[in-house]
Amino acid sequence: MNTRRATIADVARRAGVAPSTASVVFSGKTPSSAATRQRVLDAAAELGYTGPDPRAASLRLGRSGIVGVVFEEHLGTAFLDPVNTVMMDGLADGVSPLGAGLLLLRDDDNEGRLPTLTSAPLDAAVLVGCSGRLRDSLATVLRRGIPVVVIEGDAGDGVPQIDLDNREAQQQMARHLRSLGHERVATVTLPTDAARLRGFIAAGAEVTVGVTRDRLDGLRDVYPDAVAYAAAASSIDEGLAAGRVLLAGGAARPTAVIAQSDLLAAGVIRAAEEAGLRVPEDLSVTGFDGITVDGLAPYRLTTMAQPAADKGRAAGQAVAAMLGGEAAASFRFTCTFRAGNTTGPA
Amino acid sequence: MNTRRATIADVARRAGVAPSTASVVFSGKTPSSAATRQRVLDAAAELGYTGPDPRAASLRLGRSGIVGVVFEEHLGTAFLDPVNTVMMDGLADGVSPLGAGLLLLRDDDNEGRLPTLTSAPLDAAVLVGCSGRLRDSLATVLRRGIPVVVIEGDAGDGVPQIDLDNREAQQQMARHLRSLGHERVATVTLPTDAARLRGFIAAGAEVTVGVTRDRLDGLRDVYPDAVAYAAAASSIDEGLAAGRVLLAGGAARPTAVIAQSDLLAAGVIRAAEEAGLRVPEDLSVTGFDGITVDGLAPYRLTTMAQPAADKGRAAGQAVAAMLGGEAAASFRFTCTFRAGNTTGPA
DNA sequence: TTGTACGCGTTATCAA
DNA sequence: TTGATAACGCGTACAA
Repeated sequence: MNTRRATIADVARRAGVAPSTASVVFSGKTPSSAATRQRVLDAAAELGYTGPDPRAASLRLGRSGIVGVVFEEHLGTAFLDPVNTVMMDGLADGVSPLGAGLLLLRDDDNEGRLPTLTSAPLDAAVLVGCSGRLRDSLATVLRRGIPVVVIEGDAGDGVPQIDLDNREAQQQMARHLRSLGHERVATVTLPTDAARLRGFIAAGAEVTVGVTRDRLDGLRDVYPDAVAYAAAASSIDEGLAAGRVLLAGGAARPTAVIAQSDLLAAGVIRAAEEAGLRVPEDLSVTGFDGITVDGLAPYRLTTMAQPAADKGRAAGQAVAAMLGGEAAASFRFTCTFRAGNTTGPA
Repeated sequence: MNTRRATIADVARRAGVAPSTASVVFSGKTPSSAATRQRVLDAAAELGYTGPDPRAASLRLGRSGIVGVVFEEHLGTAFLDPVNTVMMDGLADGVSPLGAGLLLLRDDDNEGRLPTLTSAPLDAAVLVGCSGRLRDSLATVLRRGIPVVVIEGDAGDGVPQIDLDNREAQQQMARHLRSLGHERVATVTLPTDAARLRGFIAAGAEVTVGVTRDRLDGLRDVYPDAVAYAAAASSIDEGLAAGRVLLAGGAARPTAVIAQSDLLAAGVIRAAEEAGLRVPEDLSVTGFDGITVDGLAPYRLTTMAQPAADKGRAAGQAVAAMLGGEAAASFRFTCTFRAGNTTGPA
């Protein structure tokens, strides 16, 4: 029982061929005679050799087959909203032609500053929701010279970005409500900055998260004076908390609430039910994303459906292109209005 | 503009030191004089060198800092239930002493059979929910001689497993209902096999998924004749569908429903509401997991809380131990009964 | 504290 | 179709 693992050289020696020949048998890059192949395979079996060591191969090839995905929140938070997991599925699809896997990176300010991001054998990186701390990650990756794509964030420079037409989409939704005759409209937004504080957004307040800002701007294009309340995360419970605040206004309460995500909208609907308001008769509620909100039936949200899986897939393809030496272009996806049963006349 | 990336040798040459010295400066494994360090760092900055290439380092060290996590479902499905994301967070914690990241692997039967699992530079692997197709993954990993830990699955052999006392826990919950006087009890189970078909589970039917089987057995220890209905996934909507079927029975309908997950329980509660039944006055409902079900308030599920994060952390620690050359033992966690407001007297 | 020499395991290139 | 050779970029004994 040898303690050392067999290498391709051992296999080659045992099979009586050159190491390069054995390598060719495993990679299949060059034709080899059936007899040779069999001899090599037999030798490998006898030695318990299961194929080239990926570490050595990746050094030689300059490719590890690993794409890093960096979120700026904890995994638990990031995956709370299905829109992110759907995007991840698309991303997994997008990179699969590369035979690549996805390495989950937490953007904590752990002890070592971004330890894995600097030390992981990445072929490329995808940053999700670039704002705040993620800018450090971006700098790190750019310095390493690794191809990087940013989803839903402003990366500046020549970094390909995969975006949505957030402002136009929210504008469209606001016009829908206007056409229904709504005058008093409030909105529940996604977090406005890294602090993720819950509360009303003052008129001139700065919103550093791009998605949140753009959707808010879209709403204000139509309703300049809409009241805005920021949630601390995208979840039903956060929507519920925000909804309670917004619907407590008595006579001045809004007749419609525009939520910046479907989960938030679901929470607002719960708040309405609590307050004895019927949706959509007494209150119209709109979402954003177009995901399936687990447990929301029989409501079907009126929402702006975003192509989340396509977004991920596009990011994957952009990564693949860059690794192929081509320049990848930024791409902006369009959301589509989807009527449900949660909006009605004022 | 040189096309080739700078290596540590280039940096050393420019700094006028030996490569090994430069290496030491970056790794910090051996003390070096401040002057030398500064010269090396300056040279690195001038050359745009950002530190050792992880690919080369991992070959040299025999470590890649990557732990593979293999699910048997699509990412979107796996992450639908928070219990899994919580577990992932724990796992991320558990492997962080290794400075390792988590590589997400889909266990699809894609064209290439498990391409990434065989070709990724993994230090270790964690299989989640070992049953059906995952057995192939297990064989693959074992053949590669990579340390592997199985969460919630039967791996046989000497593979460390991280489990729950599913049977005892469900038994305990069943006794809780019995002590409340319930006679007609039904259960909504997690998927029973790889096919994930929805429907009643016949008396002698085989249940191949261990978790599902064990919890069902625990229930039958107390209520041998309980009606069982299998859901196709762990979600509120699946629980709702199952609840509709189980509560349609008229006079023979159960007075209590034991769900095998909190999400399923939430769905059953919705079904009860639909049917005009009050929880817990007309129907008691119990869950399993002890997660926070987004949007379920004001209900607080009576449930068996499982230490999901600890499970992940333990798996991470087992992996770390095995990489340290120690043998890792299997571990079985215990669930704890948590009273909520969803159960009451029959 | 620094330098020399070597090997980690593989694969591309080129010649035979 | 096969074989010899030379990197890939780094870390670490060991000697100085």
